[in-house]
Amino acid sequence: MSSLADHIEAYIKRMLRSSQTNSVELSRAQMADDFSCVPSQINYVLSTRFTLERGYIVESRRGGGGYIRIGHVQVDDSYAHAANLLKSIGSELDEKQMEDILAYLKDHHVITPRQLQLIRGIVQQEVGSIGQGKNVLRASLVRALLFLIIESES
Amino acid sequence: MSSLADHIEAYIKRMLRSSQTNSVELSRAQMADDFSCVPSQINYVLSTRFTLERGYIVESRRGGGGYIRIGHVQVDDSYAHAANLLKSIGSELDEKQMEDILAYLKDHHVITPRQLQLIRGIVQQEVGSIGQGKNVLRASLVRALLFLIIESES
DNA sequence: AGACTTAAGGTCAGTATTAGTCAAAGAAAG
DNA sequence: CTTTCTTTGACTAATACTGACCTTAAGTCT
Repeated sequence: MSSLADHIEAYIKRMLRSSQTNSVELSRAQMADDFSCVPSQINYVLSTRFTLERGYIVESRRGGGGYIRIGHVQVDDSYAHAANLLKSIGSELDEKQMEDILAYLKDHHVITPRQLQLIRGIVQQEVGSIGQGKNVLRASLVRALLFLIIESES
Repeated sequence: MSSLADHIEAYIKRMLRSSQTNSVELSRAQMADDFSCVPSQINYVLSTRFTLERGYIVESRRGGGGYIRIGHVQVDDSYAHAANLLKSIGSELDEKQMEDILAYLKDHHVITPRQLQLIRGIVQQEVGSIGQGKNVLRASLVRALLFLIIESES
């Protein structure tokens, strides 16, 4: 119970808390050196603990002056359960399931009626223009669009 | 964000912003001297960051009195133009094309840096979890997310 | 006008500097 | 003992930087 990965996770979260901007930039090689581990260990920590779903945005660049930047967004409580709902969307989503989710979010004032309409229109447009895998695309789109709305407003 | 190329990029963009005409003229050798680097470094920055896809026009002349002129395309109605840009996204979109579009929209203040980060993160997440048809999904997602942003703010 | 000189900028391939991926081995938990 | 989580390292990929060599334009001198 407190693996190296946990320590690295805690360290990054400490850095995030003490930053004004809710984001930190670090060097993978430097980090690996500090914790005496291989660089890919850092990727492991990032991919298991700093996911979008948990409110983290990880960006990186290779090459000279490369970096890994981690941003954090606090989702307030009213949106927390909405974010949870998103998690429950699987790899496929049919029309009825989508309507249920949108209706629920509208009723709970997470999205506005206009946003509901917009999402419906956009999804219809995109899904209509492909032959196969409509339900897979719909799942991705709904998750993406709702996530953008939720994250934008918190 | 600390490579030399980044600094040169930022410097040029500052110059562009403070110019009335949306274009600046500079001397390659002088620039290289100011930044203590080889002249071809300037070409590197220009060819990686000031491309036509991102809305920049670079002209130059060799020989005595040679120069490099960089212009930034300005459109009267940037939202209409953005909508147009979206329409131009075909059924597939690779990473580079996406980055060009996002950089263009950010530079023209259609999306905020934070929205850029979010879009990048969301697309990465969604595209990463499928095997085939990444470019097709990316096209749909980018179109959908940008459309939502543009429609929400107009 | 033509040849030579000087003053730019362009190209490209090679080197350096990061970070990412993936699968296999090892450790911990159930 | 099986499953899941962690750790490792060999290979890969992206980005930045440099320098040698090339091209073009303008001036200068017969």
